[in-house]
Amino acid sequence: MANTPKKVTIKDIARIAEVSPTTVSLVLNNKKGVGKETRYRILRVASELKYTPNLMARSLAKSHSDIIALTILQARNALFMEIADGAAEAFNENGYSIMMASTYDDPDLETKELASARARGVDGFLITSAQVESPGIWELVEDGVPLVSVLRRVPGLSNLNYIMEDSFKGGYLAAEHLIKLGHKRIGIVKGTPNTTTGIGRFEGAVAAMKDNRVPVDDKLIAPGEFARGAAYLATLAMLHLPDKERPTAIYACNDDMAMGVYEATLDTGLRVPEDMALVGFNNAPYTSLPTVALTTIDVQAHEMGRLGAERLIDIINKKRGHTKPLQVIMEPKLIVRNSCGARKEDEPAS
Amino acid sequence: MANTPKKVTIKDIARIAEVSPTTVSLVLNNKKGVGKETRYRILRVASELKYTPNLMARSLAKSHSDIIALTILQARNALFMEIADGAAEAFNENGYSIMMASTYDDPDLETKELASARARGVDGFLITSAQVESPGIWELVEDGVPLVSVLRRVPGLSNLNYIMEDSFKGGYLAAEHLIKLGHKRIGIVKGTPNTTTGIGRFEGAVAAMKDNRVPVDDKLIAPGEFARGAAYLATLAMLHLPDKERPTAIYACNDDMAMGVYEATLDTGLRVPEDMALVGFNNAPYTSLPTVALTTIDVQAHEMGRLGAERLIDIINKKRGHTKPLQVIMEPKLIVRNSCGARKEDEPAS
DNA sequence: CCGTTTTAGTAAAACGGTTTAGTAGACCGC
DNA sequence: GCGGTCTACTAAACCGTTTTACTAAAACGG
Repeated sequence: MANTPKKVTIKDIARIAEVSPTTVSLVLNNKKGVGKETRYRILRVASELKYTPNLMARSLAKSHSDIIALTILQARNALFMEIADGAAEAFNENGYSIMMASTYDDPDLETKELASARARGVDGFLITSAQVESPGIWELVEDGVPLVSVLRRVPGLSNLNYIMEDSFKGGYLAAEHLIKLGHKRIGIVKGTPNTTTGIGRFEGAVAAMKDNRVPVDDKLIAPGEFARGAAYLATLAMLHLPDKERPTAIYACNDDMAMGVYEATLDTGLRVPEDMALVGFNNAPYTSLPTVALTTIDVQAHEMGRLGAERLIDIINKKRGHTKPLQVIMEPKLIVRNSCGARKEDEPAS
Repeated sequence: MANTPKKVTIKDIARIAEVSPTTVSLVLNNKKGVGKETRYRILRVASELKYTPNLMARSLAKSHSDIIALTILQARNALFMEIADGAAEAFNENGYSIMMASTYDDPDLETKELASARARGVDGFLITSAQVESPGIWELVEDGVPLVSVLRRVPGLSNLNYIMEDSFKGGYLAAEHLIKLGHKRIGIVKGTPNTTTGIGRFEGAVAAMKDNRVPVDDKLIAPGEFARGAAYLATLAMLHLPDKERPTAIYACNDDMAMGVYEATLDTGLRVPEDMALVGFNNAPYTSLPTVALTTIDVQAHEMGRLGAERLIDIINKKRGHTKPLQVIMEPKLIVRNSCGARKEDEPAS
């Protein structure tokens, strides 16, 4: 542990205050059954010795740790950090420490991190990076471990607590927006296929296109893996198609990829929005910058994290996990800025 | 803890395999002194029972936890997350779990979080959000707790391990760049004054101005608290000065504030870079976007985090903390983009 | 074949707390 | 003056591991 100077324990206090360790524990936990006299004496000794309890030992004895596990995709990803920020607020306010684990959207790594956090004795899990195939989450849920999934869902796990975006509707809105602006050839850069967001954001757009009889062309659908670099390359390929097949608009399943599309477009000598309309997804902070002004979808990531954390704490405290699971679907909102050439509507103050 | 199903312990294994708990522990930790026969039997029973060790109990017994505390300013802040990301890489590779704590640049909160993490039994601290007045850090260092400060320094703590940016030089380069472009009236939006980065980035710029006999005007120096909103307001105030006093260039002590300056400039009807040159600090990911193209300073945040974490692990493992402390100063680099109207030099590939 | 070392194994203490099950004495009603 | 309830306090068990100290038997050397 992090304490080179010999750590003062409850026994030291007991010895000096001439009482039993039990009594000291009683006092330190504000329980009754100790006289005023002794109580003060113990408190005084404790403060003189600068006693701080060993939370690890306490956790072992009490069988709960006041630590939660927070899994994210990666710390560098703005969306997940926005969520984590909201969650951290709530956890801090309620005295929880946060154990952070990155999964990098790798199912095996997710399983591993989940197991490790559990062995560490965390009280519950807030999972923002859930995979579609997720044995680790299945096991936790089966064992009744307090768990809330934020942003994503795990298909098939009907009793999962989650707070997520409406990916499908978001995707639908995005594509519909482009269609209404008159675009017939719409390219789509997809996210990772092993996540509900990756799937939903894509399928929603396809649905909008089908509903409006806009052709869905395989050549205009590219994998982007939620990564800017991949989106850049995918876009370059699309833009090198023959004139007639080239897209006049592109929908990227997240903002990072939209930036990749943006770059590729410019590098090809085209302008946004004049030659190419562009829609992203997430409303990442930087997209609201006046010079970027990316049309996008707001899913209230910060608020989602917060709600998820509050709920998790709730479940841990009252163990009312046996009542029906909470399943909130946040309303996605299209934020229209400049990247599509549409009129600028309500730009929220930053 | 997170285990509603009765947890299988080392004693269960011992009972079923008909050996003592000691022997089981020996086997599970790959220590010698156990026959092949029994070793296999124990291993088989353990795997049949799906045994996973209780890491909390192990930590208590072994007096170390394989957990490190990582303090950040706030999860929402791109710079700190960039650092955290690098650190997480190294920690993961070495089997450490991360306990994350946000300080919000509040000294009291920092003290509290540090104490809490310590009570939790973390093996060491990676601190990215160090305050200038930092009793909590002083105490840790005095007690010989493994600790590395990244990005910032704690003045007065000469034996502190740190990996930081050269804030002063960075600020100097930023201001010098503006001066070379011919600017005489340079505004500065400062960061928080209780951090070494906030101080250094400012003082470096002032030094450059003095060295070049450019007037340092109090009216053109505004507090920004490292926050975009504050920078926005501060800039508005500057831009409403009489024509002769108004700045022709502004240096913001981080990129977020630069964005605030950007907005305020545009909202005042001025253009960047034609009417206003702008320099930021951090090389945040979004600043490299073609449409933002903000001239800034790169401090290799990701790499700093990584180095800091590696060093921390090193110290924990070999306890060679008594040798001279590691004190690395990363070379800051000016990344010239478009926001100052200077020629575009080496734009690194994203 | 005897003393010494090695091997395989164990019982008990430790880590630093909490919790359970008491005990001894004061107080109370009747 | 006797049973019953409170109050103040404690000894011992417990949480799930690791570690120390020890033993019995086997192997070894000469």
